[in-house]
Amino acid sequence: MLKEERHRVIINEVELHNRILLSDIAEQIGVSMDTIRRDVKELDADKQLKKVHGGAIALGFTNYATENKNIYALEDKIKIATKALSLINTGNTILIHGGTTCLELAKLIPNKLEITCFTTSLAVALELLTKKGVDVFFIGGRLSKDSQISIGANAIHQLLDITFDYSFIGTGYVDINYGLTEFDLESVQVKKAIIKSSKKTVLLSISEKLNSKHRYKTCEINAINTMITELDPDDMLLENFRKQDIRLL
Amino acid sequence: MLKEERHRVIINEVELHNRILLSDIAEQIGVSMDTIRRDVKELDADKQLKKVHGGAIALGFTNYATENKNIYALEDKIKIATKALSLINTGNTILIHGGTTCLELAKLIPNKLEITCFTTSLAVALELLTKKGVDVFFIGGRLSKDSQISIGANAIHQLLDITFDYSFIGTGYVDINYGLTEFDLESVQVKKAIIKSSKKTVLLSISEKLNSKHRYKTCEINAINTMITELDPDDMLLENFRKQDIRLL
DNA sequence: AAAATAATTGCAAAAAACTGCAAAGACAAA
DNA sequence: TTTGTCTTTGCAGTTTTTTGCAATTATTTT
Repeated sequence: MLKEERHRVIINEVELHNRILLSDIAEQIGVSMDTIRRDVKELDADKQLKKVHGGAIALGFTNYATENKNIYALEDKIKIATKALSLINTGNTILIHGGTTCLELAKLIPNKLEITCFTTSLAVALELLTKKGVDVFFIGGRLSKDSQISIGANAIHQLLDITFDYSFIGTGYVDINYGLTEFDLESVQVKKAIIKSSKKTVLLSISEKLNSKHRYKTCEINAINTMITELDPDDMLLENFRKQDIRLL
Repeated sequence: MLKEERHRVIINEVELHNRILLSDIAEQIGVSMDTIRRDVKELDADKQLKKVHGGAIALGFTNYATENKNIYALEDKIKIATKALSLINTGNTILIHGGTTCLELAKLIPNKLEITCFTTSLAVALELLTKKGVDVFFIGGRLSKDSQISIGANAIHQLLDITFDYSFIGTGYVDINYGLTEFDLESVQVKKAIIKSSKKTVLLSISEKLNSKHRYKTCEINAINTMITELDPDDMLLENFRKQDIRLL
C-alpha cells in the first residue's frame, strides 16, 4: 500500500472516531508501528491531526482547543448577558435562573437599577445581594449538590404563585425540533414552572448549544419568547430559528 | 485509553458537576488514582480546572461566602457549635438559622451524618452542600442584604408547614426577664415561626450576650428548650437561667 | 490525639518513541 | 535491462514516557 493511501486511511479513521491508536492502525493496514508512527508524524506536521503518545486525535479535540473555546465562551456569555440586560426596565419583577450565563447577567446588573429579582441559584443570589437597587428573593427548595440551585416540588410550588415580567434561563441543549432539553429531570421540572409563571421567557444560550439535544424535554422552542445568543440575529446559523415565532437578539 | 481522552473526560465531568472526586473518576475510567491525580495536576497547570484536596473543581467555583471573616470569639463559637452538634442524630430533620455561630455548626457537621437540614442562610446552605450525607433545603424568601438570610412572609409561610426535630438559632440579645430580643423586626418574625415549627429549639449564644436586650422581642426565655453557651452549665453566670425551665449545655 | 484519606516520592515493568542501519523498492538515465 | 541514486520500510538496541505499586509524609476528619 502506498504512503498516500495509508495517510488517507489514517485521516479517515481519525475523523470517524476522533482518535486512533497507532497499534490499531498498524494492525489494520498491516505494516509496522514504525511506519504508522512516521505517517502520523508527517500528518501532524501537515496539521491534519494531532499526534499524542500512543496515537493521534482529531484537531479540535485537543485540550488547546477546549481551552481557547472556554476563554471565548466567557466573552460570549458576557455578550449574551449584555443583550439580556437591555430588556430589563426599572420596576420589573424578573427571575434569573442558574448557570454561568445567567450568573454573568446578575453580575452585569447595575447597582442602581431598581428591580425585584427572584432566583433559584445560590451563586446568583449572592451576586444580586451586592446590588443596592435590587430586591432579592430566593425561591427555596431542595438544593442540588452539583449546581447549587433549588429543585423539587417546593420550589415549583413557590414559582407558580408568582408572575415574572421576564425570566432568564439557560438550557443544557437546544434544537429546533426537539426544543429545550436537559440531562437532568428535576431541572426540567423547575424550568417548566418558570416558563409557566413568566410573561416572557428569555433563553440565554451560546450558539455552541444549538442543534444539540438530550433526554428530558423542558419545552418546545416556541414556548420561548426571546432567544439570545452571542451571534448577530441575522447570522446564518440562526436561519431555522428565524422562521419560528421567537424574537432573536 | 489515551491520556488526552482521559483529560477530555475529566474536563467534561468538571464542567458538568463543578466538582469531581479523584476516586470517582478513577473508577469511572478504570485507571489508578495515581494516574488521575497526575492528569488533574497537568490540567491544573494548564488552567483548565483547579485541583483541590481529593478532587478538582471548576475554575471560578470557589466559595468566599462561608469563609471566616469574623474570627472574633471564634473559639467560643466552635465550643458552642460542638455542643450543639452532640444533640443531632442520624435521620433528624433540623433547621439551622443564620449567624456566625450557626455557620460554625454547619461546618462541624460530619460528612457522613445522614440528616435533612433546612436553613434560611445562604452561607449555611453553601456549607451544608459540601456534606455528602446532608439533604439540604433552603427556606426561600426575601433576602436580607446584610445578613444574607431569608425573611418576610414567604419564608414564614414555608417554615410553618414543616416540623423540625431541632432548630438551632442565634439571637441578638438575651435577658432572663426580657427573653430573646433583636434589633431587627423582620428577623424576629422569622424566628417566631421557627420556634413554632420546632419540637425543640436550641439557642446558641456566647455568654457575652447574656443580660442584654433590645427593641423587638422574639420570645420569652422559656420558649427555648436548650441554651448553649461556651460556659460550663454550672458556671455562676448562668445561675439565673438554671432556675428556668431550660436545659443548659 | 487518633484514625482515615489523600498526596508525594521513588521505583520497576510495560509501552511507546527514537536512532541508526541495512534490505527492499522506486525510478530515471544509460 | 541494467545501474546508480534516492526513498521507504522494518528491525534491533536504546531512551523516554506512562503507569501502578509501596512506603512515607501531609492533610483532613472525627
